[in-house]
Amino acid sequence: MSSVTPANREGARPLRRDAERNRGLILDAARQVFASHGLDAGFDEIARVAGVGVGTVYRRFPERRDLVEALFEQEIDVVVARAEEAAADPDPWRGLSEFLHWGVESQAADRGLAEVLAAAGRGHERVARERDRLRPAVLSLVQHAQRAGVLRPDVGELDLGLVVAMLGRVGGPERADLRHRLVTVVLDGLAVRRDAPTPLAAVPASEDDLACVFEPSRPRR
Amino acid sequence: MSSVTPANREGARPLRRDAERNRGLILDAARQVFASHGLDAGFDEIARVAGVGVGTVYRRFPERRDLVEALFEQEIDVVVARAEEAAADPDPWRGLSEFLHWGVESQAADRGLAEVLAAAGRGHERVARERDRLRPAVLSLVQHAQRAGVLRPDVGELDLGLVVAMLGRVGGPERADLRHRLVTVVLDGLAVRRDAPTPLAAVPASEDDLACVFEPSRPRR
DNA sequence: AACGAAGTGGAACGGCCTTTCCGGTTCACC
DNA sequence: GGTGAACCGGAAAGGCCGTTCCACTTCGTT
Repeated sequence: MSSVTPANREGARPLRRDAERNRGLILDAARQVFASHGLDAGFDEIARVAGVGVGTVYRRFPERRDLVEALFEQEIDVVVARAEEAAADPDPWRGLSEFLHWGVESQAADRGLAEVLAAAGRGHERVARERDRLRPAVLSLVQHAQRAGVLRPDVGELDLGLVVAMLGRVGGPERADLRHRLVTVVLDGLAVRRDAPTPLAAVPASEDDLACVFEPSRPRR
Repeated sequence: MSSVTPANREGARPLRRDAERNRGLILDAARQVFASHGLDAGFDEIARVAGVGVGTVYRRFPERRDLVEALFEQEIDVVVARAEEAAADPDPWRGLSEFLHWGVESQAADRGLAEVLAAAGRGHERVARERDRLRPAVLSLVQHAQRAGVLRPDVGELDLGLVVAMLGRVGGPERADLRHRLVTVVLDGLAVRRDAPTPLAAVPASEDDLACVFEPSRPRR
């Protein structure tokens, strides 16, 4: 079980060195492009960023799904780790609220990640399986906080996921100020009881107000 | 200033009767199609539903914007009325929470409305002007609740709009159960103080869990 | 260094959606 | 009822984007 067997996994022969390098370039490009344009980004944009031809992208990842899954597999680890870390915090409420803030910001910064986490399922069984690795971690986070009596007992780990997804879609990448306010309000709503609201930071004089706080980079129609 | 002047407004002559009727049919169709497919819906779909040719839609509304604006002008009135009604409620908290629930559901039921309210601005100056009619009404709602000491004093009317928009995007039209839970949590977060959480209705055994709770009717990719 | 297999780029193809255009029809007015 | 202007439908043109394909290049091997 070593050395030069030509098949490394499932009978597939290893990629030639240049192909392997291109695969990496494509994944890096896709991460970047998906993050800013979402999962619908064109393959030619990815190819352009990667510095390869479109054909190369299609040969390596014949379906969009293949690319999404390969990327997601890398990214989900970070999220799981973060959730476990939060669950291990000696102060369960701090763990919870830090995870919430972090989760919201990472989804806001990466449209692709947000879309995979929210729309996963439907056909992407591999993605669904990966995503489910997140569930026990979040569940543990929720239970710790509930046992400590700080988190309302009638919310579940799915509610928490929903809340993160929801908040992560507020504003563009640059409107962390808006999201931060709303996260604070939601956390106040998740608490078992409190005597006064957690103070909100002021919104720095936004001229355009409510306009364009969702889907800020849509093509004009 | 009466009778037969050929120009009724801004020098435009009145439409022929059949044209006027078609205009109405198109608006009705557009309302319906925008509600389910969002503002990106194709003009031919609208034409099909209206029972007219595509050409007719284009002649009456040369730009998509014209159609959106004409529709929005009709719909915003309802929202404004509802906000004023809520502000006039003798129980300010009840007014606020009923408005929140209603606003969230109406946006969830009408993707087009949600998109106009959120993305308005950019170029649609007519839409922006209409939308601003909503502001004083919501402001009054907020102030009543704050003067009564039930709504936290550090949120503004823009926060409220943001919250409605955000919650309205959770789940498909059929997942009012999920939205209802989250609205309750957010309301608990908006309250000045409370001793115990408002109880949440249980989520009716959702098998698919978190999957597909956002953008539930996207084209498969 | 020479050969064959694997890999590459990007032009070309095809489907989809938006927009235009025009022969025929309907309406309003005389 | 006749006339002309306004209006209509839907076919066709045009543009955009995802996908395929193949002549050429690169790599690994002998």
